[in-house]
Amino acid sequence: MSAALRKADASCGASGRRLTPLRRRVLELVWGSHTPVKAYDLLAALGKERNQAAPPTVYRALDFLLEAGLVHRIASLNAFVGCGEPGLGHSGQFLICTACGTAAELDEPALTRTIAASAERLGFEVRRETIEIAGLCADCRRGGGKDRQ
Amino acid sequence: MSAALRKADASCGASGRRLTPLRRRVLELVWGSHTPVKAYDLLAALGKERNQAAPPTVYRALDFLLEAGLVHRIASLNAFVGCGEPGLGHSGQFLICTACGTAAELDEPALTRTIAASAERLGFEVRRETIEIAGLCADCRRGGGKDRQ
DNA sequence: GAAAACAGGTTAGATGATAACATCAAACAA
DNA sequence: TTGTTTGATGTTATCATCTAACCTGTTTTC
Repeated sequence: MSAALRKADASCGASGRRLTPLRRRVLELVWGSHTPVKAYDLLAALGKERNQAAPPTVYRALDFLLEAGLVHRIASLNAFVGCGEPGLGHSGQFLICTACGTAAELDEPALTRTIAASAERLGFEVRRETIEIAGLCADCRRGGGKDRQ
Repeated sequence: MSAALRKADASCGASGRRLTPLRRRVLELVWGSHTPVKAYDLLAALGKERNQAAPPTVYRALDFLLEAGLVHRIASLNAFVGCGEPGLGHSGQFLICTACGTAAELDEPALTRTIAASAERLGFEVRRETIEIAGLCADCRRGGGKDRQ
């Protein structure tokens, strides 16, 4: 993760953005979770480390990280995940397991292409795609894990 | 719309569900809007007609309508739209114009198939797909409409 | 060093959603 | 009919998510 952080730092610096200690800490917390994190969980975590942390603290950091392409927001969960490949275009495609809660980032050009084709046929100009597929991951199918829904 | 309502009513009756006046009214309000509606807008609208309306009133009606497949929820907007073809499977695919706010429902089997293929390759079992493409609709591209986001 | 731009603290509140319990009416069985 | 069950809604309260607005301090830039 520290290598990823250095890369993130460098990429911010290159575009004139600053990965401040606070933002960096929030990024670590997001990356440190194996499932999507809620803003208020981050808030609680920050509240223990620092003794000042109000919602805007977290949301501003998250906004920054979203803009920088370092994290993604999962709309159907109101939660955030670290971006798998920060450098690349943010696909915003996820497979979300309702049993274990993991959100696997997908990057399927075929999917993007299919969408682009549909959109074009209707004269629609795509800006951002939100693709969130809920279901059961391979592990949980095998394990017969309890569904969280 | 009244024809659509009769159909909705019939389809509810067939499955033992009841499209009560309240639920019917909420459905009308949702269908009556040309853009996705927020729960609290519905609440405000109801509050004017009846003089009793608290959040659960609206959310329960919406839950019912969602279950009945008469409306869809758009996660990225926290809003609701009427389902284009209630009888059919709910695709949950939308093209959302950030300029005029309209959400056009899409039903692209190709898209569903592409997703199914990706998921299968990873051993993932798809349960529900949330596909929300934001961008500019054909009209707004031509009109150079102001972007809302 | 002054001005501008940026980061973050702080307070407050808007918006979105649910829990828990009470009431009433429809459906149905005895 | 009467009583019971179920379902729909009312009601109160609260939790969860997110944002506005204003202030302070710290970089940057000129």
